Amino acid sequence: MRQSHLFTKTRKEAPSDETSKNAQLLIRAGYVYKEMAGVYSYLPLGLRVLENIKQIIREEIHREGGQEMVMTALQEKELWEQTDRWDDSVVDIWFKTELKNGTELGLGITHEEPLTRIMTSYISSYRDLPQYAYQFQNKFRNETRAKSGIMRGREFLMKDLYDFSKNEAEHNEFYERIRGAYKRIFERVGIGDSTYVTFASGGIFSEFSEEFQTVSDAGEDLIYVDEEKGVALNKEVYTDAVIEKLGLDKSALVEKKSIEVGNIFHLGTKFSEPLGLQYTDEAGNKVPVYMGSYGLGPTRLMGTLVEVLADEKGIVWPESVAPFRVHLVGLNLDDAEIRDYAEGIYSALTTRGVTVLYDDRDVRPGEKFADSDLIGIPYRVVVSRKTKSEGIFEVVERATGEVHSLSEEELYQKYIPEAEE
RNA sequence: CGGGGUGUAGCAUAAUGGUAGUGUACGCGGUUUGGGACCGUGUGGCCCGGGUUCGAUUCCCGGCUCCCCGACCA
Repeated sequence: MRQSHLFTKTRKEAPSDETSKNAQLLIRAGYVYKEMAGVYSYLPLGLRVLENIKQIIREEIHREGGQEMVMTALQEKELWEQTDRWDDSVVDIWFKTELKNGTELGLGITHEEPLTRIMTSYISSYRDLPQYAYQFQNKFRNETRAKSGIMRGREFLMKDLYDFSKNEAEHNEFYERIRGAYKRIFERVGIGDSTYVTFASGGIFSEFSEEFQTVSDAGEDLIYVDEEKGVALNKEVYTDAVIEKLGLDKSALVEKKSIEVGNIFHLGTKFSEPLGLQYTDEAGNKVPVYMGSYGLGPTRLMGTLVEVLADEKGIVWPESVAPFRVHLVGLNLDDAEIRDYAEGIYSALTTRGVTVLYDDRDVRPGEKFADSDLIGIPYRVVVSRKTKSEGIFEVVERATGEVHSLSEEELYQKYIPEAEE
């Protein structure tokens, strides 16, 4: 894409109403636009990152058999009353609205109820199980206090996956697979090393749930990490009894602030029983379906990547989620010969399948470099009178600052993305 | 929800009981061109409602907004 066509612009200064690093940088670089407290729009650059994150999640969930769908944001009161999750005294984060005729509706906070009801239409025999369904959808939660930029909003994107299993053992097997899928996801987006599977308080059907917590000072959670074993405990379950039960040594646990980037839950029959989701087993008995739920917020994950990986110059995206692979910075473009040359490189890279943001704007070099650092694309390729005359390409890696001088052939070979299997 | 702040141009800020200045961004002219250049010039602004006052952007009250601390957080 030509930068001259991009409708967003960078800003030198951070907005005064944002204190979190993720919001300041994402707004300055033109990835997001703040609509109101805790509500952000995703602009062209931001959407590209978000879609890359979603695609990674999709690939890993599909690998475990998940089927993608999309449910509605509008929710029916009667459905949620069946599980006693409608009343404000029970769930106080609903955004509620109504039809013209006065019928109350809510904007979805999560989707166990509607999906369970949907499944009652399709699951009736043990032959229909197990099933795994998920979606990416905006959730609405009327938080009393939005904070931390895009990491704790009132409207945010969530990937929510649910499993419908015959029994606890079958559910547990899927649960384990999803734990693995989540590890792969956090690995692929570049925060595998700083993300820990963390024991947290469970629900009705299990003593613990597990959270994926990424160590960061921007986090709202406190966890206790055993780095040797690669596991952690949330503060909410940090007691001597739990530590002993999990076979951990209190002296090895280090307190850290962290961001909850995902969680996985055992639901048991908490939803299937009240909503009547049951199946007939081999012996002809009616049995409630055994469930689990698995959440992961792509928008929060995007904010986390900025928090964890950015430096003093701006954002640093991992290659896997960056909006473009190469930032082609053209200098001396007022010289028609240089411009033709730069255009040639742009089209050569593009036709080879490399995603390129081509800075063809008529602004000074310093501004281009500063913007390039801020936007955070992994590889910057500079094309100028100088590089043309020398016949080389100057490639700067955003993450490390390393500079490489490559020939044209090396450039094409190095930056063609490896085919995904 | 409790407490504390905040609100001035697209953005960031200053001053002020007598209608507001700067930087940046934006328009125009010119000099520049490998790390946010410079000169000239122009456009553009006091959150909403009420009160006090001859006069309110400024003081007072209320509302709203946004931020922070805490509480809350499948």
